[in-house]
Amino acid sequence: MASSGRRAPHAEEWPTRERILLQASRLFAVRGFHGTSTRDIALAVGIRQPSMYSHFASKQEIAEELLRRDLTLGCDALERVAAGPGGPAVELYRYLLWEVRHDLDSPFDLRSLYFGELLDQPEFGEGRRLLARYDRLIVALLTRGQAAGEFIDTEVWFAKRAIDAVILEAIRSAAVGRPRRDDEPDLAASFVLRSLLARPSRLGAVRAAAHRLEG
Amino acid sequence: MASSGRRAPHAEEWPTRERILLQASRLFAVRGFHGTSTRDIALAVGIRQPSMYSHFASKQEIAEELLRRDLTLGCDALERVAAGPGGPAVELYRYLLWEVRHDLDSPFDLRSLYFGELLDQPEFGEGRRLLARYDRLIVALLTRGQAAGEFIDTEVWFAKRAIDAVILEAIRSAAVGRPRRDDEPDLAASFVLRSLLARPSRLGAVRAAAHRLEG
DNA sequence: GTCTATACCCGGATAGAC
DNA sequence: GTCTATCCGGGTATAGAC
Repeated sequence: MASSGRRAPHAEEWPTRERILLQASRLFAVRGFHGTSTRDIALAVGIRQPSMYSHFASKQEIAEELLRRDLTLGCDALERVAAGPGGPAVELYRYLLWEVRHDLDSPFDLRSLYFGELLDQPEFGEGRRLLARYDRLIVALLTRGQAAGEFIDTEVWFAKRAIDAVILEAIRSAAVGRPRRDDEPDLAASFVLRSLLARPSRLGAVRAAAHRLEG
Repeated sequence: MASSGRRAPHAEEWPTRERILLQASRLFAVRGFHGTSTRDIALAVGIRQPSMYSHFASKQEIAEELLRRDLTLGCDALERVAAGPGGPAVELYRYLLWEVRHDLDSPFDLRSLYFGELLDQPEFGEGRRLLARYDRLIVALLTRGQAAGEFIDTEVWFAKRAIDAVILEAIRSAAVGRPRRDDEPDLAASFVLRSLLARPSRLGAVRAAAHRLEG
């Protein structure tokens, strides 16, 4: 099961719209967007298929809402750490802590949003725009870090690949029923920073500063 | 474009069956398995939709053949390096060299096979069996490496996650139209071995031995 | 092996009563 | 907001001529 054991809006007290989003995210993750019918989702929610259209104008809008929520949260987190104290290294560490925690704690199964073909579909232009904004924020952070001399002078695409791989792995890992480890966010953030820091010996200080700020 | 610039069976001298597999792999990668119709594939191949059924009994069999070919190649490569000289570290380095080269050179777009929902479908039992065999070979290699003292005594799932992430990233990276670097297989293999070797200083020797054997 | 024609089903979406 | 009933397009697959 994808996200069993988390706080989850399956009980009846949750609004129908939220239960649709939750069940859709899980079905999309396992069967894919095109492999999931609106009847499948309705069945999982416990309503009839046409009742879905009281909450969403189309199946696509369900996926768009999932994308919008997740990418907005990610951008907000990036802007929040960028506005905080500490240099780019601390910002990146804080963001990765937040992101991996978010991937592990989200009641939604986020795999279909970033693993499948979803964002390649022409009709998901809004999702691609949001993702582009997110990419710009990451690249800006990396560029600032290089300008400040905190990060090694590697090509930005290489650093971004490492960050993407770590986040995608966190999303995958949240889906499999493996026992959770409390230090996964730290392992992930440290892994990225270790390969990016111009002086790797600063890792401990960066980590400590990030934890002081991020909790 | 997914795999432009590679040797590719698009010319008419290639058998229709091969052209179906090629175009299907590219369409599956962009639109997903369920999002790709047999009409789409036929159009890309340049035949009519029912003509597909002279070559494959169903759409599913196309994906099964793609999975079978790729996983068989991977298992064969793993068994080949395991039979060769050198310890587990050299075996793993050789295998990663081969795998990343394979991902970058394959005319097929392999993303749909391992990124999307394909292997979660109940009807792809054969693919899951092949993947399980592949997983066992990797785990066996890692376990031998730990027993021989060549690898750090970490949990095997952690090492396997790193290997999976690197291979998936190679598959993703083969699809985007980024300029290729000749040293990507080495970067990937070195990345994994650096985090796994009990004595990281051996990396250079391992790398040299792998290149002597693998070419 | 490829074509045309077609059967048949399933999925998304709408209409309108309650 | 949810239901029943229904429309319609598109998808897989088959039949049978060439």
